[in-house]
Amino acid sequence: MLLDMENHSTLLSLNMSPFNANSGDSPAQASSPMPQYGSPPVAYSSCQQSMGLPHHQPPMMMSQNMNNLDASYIFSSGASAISGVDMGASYQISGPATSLTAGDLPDTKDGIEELCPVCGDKVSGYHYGLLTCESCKGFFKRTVQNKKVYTCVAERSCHIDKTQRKRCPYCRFQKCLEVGMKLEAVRADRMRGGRNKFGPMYKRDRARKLQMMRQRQLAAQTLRGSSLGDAMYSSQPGTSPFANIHIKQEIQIPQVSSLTSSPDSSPSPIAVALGQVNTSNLVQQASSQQPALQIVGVPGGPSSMVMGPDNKLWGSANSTTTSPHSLSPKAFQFDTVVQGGSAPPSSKVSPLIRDFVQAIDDREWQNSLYTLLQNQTYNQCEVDLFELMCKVLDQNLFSQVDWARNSVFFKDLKVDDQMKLLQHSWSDMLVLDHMHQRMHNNLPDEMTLHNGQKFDLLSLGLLGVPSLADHFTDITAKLQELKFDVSDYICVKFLLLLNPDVRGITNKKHVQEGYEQVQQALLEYTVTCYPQIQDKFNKMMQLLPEIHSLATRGEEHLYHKHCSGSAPTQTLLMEMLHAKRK
DNA sequence: CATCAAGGCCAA
DNA sequence: TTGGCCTTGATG
Ligand SMILES: [Zn+2]
Ligand SMILES: [Zn+2]
Repeated sequence: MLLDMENHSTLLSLNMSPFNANSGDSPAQASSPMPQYGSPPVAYSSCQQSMGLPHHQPPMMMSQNMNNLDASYIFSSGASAISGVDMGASYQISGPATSLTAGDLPDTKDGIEELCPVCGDKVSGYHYGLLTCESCKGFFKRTVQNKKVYTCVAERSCHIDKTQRKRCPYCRFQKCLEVGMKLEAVRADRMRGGRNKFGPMYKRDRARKLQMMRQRQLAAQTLRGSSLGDAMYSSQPGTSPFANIHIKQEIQIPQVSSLTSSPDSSPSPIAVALGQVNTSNLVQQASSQQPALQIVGVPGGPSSMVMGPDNKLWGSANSTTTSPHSLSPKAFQFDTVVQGGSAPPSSKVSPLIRDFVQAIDDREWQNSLYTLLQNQTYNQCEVDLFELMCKVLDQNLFSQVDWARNSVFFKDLKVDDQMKLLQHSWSDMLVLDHMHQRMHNNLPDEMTLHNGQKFDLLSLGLLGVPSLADHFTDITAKLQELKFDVSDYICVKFLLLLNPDVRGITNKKHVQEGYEQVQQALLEYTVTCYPQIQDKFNKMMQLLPEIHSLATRGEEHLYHKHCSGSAPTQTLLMEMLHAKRK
């Protein structure tokens, strides 16, 4: 049963004419509010018609977009609201790639993958933003054009596949949006033919797909024979080599922050992140994620292998393009390697440092990065890389905060103090983290995303400012010379965090104590374990200001970029940027 | 002139 | 309502 939204006239506004030229015959359209090119999307925004619904439904998102009109489509059924939107200020909910038997790799076959991401039927071309089948194209068109509103009689999580797709239009449409079908591609004026703004994107996407295929074939031939170490990767005996490593990951935190779209009364993200706010639901929102959005992104699935020809995770990724520590595609990963490489026997290490090191979870760090990148590009033709970077940074920030508040010394502080310390050190720590990941875990310079786009991982450590690269590598080199190891790293991180000089700290004494204890431990550590490196401790300490200045410059750039226009708002990242400046 | 995505049509 | 097939028409 469907309801029609027609009644809510207020809500829908149609934009006209795609390409400049407007024959002027279009029905009842005023003028489009903003100058745009691209098609005249059927734009609706609708309010929550939460009338007779029993449950509290946190009203969600209005898609606010910068330059592109977009539409948000809200399901009635009193339930979930999903904003279609595109890569804008939005986020993508990664598609649950349920369906299909576990085993089949979409790629393989010389033929291309090409299964409709919605129902698994045969793809007939690009439709509304991505490759879909003919029926889903029609369904999406009808739904949007006629502003259909469906209701799910079940739990809004019906599985959609070729045979069952017509069973629940609500869930089908929901899935359409999840996988990235673009509302804006449906024309309000119903003009036929021609091309819209997605045209070029389709083209690039094709090109990338082809290239990826070629590369893949080459790689397959070349790399065959030498078994790769990725076995150790999937701790779970996954069905496929890559894959469902982190099925549990779900939607990433940064997205949550983006979702918190209540500018007014909502507490600052920082506060929320710190658990300061007691409003139960908000706290829950920050920590447990997606309260309203039931959609649980299950990244794993077939999707993860679609990723570039080289998704061995860190390590092989950029084999061709960049080659940092070249040789050894097997020098891969963490855990195993890391400790062994540099860290001396733990016997002589102070318990403090030992605990620090033990608490490090690099695998988690990389997994969440990996997962976020996957989710954000799942079935997407093309995403805004700067925006993606912001999301990653935002996520990093969240885990940074999370790490901090569970750390000794820091956790004993009052929230006010915690906020001050974090505001002062977050960027330093982000930069440091990236140095650490690169030095100790072979984090590559870049990575190929699902859709074939290259994502610049290095730039993350530069807070998105390419010009800082030299400084960054310079510092890294110096650290390398000092045989900067994981213990050093974690101590330095604490030193950055527990900065007693930050103004306005109420419990300065405690911070100071923590700082000094860590400093002391680090000093002993370096002297004991690296006697051969003269004055390692002091040399390291001298690098702290350098990291700080690097990070500060990065912050500046980000801040300006944010102020001057496009950079996602409503994120912890931006909150931090502003916090320090007022 | 060939493409090919967007809209239209209409039998099932 | 669906979904296969048809018509359009900007692009290159
Ligand atoms: Zn389909
Ligand atoms: Zn359903």
